[in-house]
Amino acid sequence: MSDDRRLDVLRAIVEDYVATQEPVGSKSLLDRHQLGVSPATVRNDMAVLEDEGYITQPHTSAGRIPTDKGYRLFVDRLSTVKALSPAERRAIETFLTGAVDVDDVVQRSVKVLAQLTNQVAIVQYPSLTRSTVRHIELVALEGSRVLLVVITSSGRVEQRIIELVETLGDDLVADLRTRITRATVGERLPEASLRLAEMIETFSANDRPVVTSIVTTLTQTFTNERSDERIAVGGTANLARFGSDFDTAIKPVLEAMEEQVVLLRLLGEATSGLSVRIGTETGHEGLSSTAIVSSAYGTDDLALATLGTVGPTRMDYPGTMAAVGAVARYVGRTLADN
Amino acid sequence: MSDDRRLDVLRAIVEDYVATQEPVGSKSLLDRHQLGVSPATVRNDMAVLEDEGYITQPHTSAGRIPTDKGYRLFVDRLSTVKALSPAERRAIETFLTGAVDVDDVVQRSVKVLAQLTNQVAIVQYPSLTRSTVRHIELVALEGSRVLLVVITSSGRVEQRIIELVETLGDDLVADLRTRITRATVGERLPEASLRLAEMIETFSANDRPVVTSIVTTLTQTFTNERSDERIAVGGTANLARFGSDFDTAIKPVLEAMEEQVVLLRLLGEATSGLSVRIGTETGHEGLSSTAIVSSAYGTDDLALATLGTVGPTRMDYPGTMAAVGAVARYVGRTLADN
DNA sequence: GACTGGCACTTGACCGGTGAGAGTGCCAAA
DNA sequence: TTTGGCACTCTCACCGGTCAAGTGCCAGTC
Repeated sequence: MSDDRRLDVLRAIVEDYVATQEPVGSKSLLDRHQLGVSPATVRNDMAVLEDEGYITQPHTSAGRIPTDKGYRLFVDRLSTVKALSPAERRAIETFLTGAVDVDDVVQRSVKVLAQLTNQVAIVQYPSLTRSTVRHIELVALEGSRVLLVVITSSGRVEQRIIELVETLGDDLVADLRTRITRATVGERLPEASLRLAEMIETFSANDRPVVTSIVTTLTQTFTNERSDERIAVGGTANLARFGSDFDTAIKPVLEAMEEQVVLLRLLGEATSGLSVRIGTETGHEGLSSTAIVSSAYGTDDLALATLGTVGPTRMDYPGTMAAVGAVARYVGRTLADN
Repeated sequence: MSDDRRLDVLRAIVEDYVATQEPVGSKSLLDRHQLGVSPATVRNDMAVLEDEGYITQPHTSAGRIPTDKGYRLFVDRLSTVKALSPAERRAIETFLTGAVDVDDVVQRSVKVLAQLTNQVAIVQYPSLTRSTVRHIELVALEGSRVLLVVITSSGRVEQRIIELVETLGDDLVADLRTRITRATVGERLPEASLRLAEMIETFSANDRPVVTSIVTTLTQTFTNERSDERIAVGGTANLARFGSDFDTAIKPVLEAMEEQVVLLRLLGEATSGLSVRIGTETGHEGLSSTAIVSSAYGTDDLALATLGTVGPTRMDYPGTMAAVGAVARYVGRTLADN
């Protein structure tokens, strides 16, 4: 028995099922694919594939549909990489080049990704903790207030206003500014926090309370979990493709989309390269008929964050993977450019 | 014939229909409300109400359901204001007081509003154009770059980095800072733009190109439509309540939620006080079985922006209106405090 | 004049039976 | 190893009957 043909059958089943959303039988499969064998042969192959757990039948006498394991094999070995059309590439490019700041880049990415894939798109904002400090500014405002501004390598700007117990002298502000700049610029944010902590020692006991409170605020900003976990979601109208039963198919996904913590776990670690998680592989019950295609994006060799799509397991994997990969590349490039 | 009783019947129909989601007949209505009359009398009243267009029947022999006109009358004249429970008040308060900045306030408001109403919540970010300038900072960065920071009365901080053609002298930066501050602080953003334009004339022809490019960027920031139109949406999982038919009931709403322009129109003008738009009153086809409860929020007598909820026309109007109003008040207060 | 009880009528929901269609598994033959 | 044939299974759409809910109308009562 030819192993190759059986894999061809599995590929045909996945493709047909994705296209038609209906269980595919031996005969209708041959209508769409020339395998050069008879329906009976295909049936035998199907029986084997079912034994091995790649496909299953909803009820005794219906066609077959792929299992998670079947999709997994398809993604790993059977799908051919689908190149994006020039029109799609151009769409991504024109969409992203108009962006004015990081927020805008993220929001436009979500939109273009949702449109390209017809799925729900998720884009994580560039991680703060993975960025380096590009510039730090320290400005005395009216009274005893001080404005702190941090600009990171990914172009993100964070600012805080703090109220000090006493008014700062101009010379101390200038001194602080240069010392803080020297200690932090070019460092990753977590390291910058350490440098700052060390720096406190170098000030006179007199100034130390004020310096400490400024440093504390900066450190908070550097390790700000809240903004490190920001996420944009788009294309929720595409949830229609998940199925018709709201409670079992759509609601769990909507609920997951509302929980940042869950979303972050779903996007997964920002490893380089494309990641596909199918059904139970998502590790989230309620998303058992859902697949997630995600990819890290970043500048050069530094992964800044992750983006991806959430769709039904019966999705066009090659197309989705191509789109996610392409958008990730373009976003990384756009952020590096600014 | 007593007009009062007929209104009582309408109120009972609305309340029952909202509670049960099922057409209400004369008998089952009397099971839940003591009107002191017989079913036949109620039937007569119902016939009149139907003639007048306040209720309708899905098919010849089913109970009645309110029409948009019926809900409108209910909202205008029949509903009694429902006070929030102390627990609900406390929930709002504790939720909002933890907020660290404007972004956080908005995001927490969306969440609490969605939870209180079990509907989709929308919160518009405080409008830039309605705020006044609280502080402007101008900082020379490395090379010929300049950082502009604007802090508005609503606590929002906007920043821009611009690349000038030539490096600025320290004295010019200081001069610019004081003059810009004098011209703009305390002004509404649109007026501040005008003051800035006038100010350009007062500089020497030599400095004018640099000043112009800085002023241009500031003006752009002041009248930044993109950030003036920012909106946060939450509680989409509550779409379950809209009905079971995805394509007609849920998809149009999801699509509207994705289009900021549509959302802004739906929230409506930030007039003070509560606004309720029912069915076709939303002016958006696809939302014909949807009602929007919105309210402006702001500091003192200045409306900053709008927030509200989107839900099915068969919603608990008194409860929703109470929640929207309360959240709007708390958000306004929170923003004023910071 | 307003309200009530009774009655005939309408209609969608529910239920069980039936037939068509699609698909399968298995077997004997090529 | 592949193929054609055949019996079998299961779902789904359809149909008719029954049921419950609700209505409109009418004659009678307070």
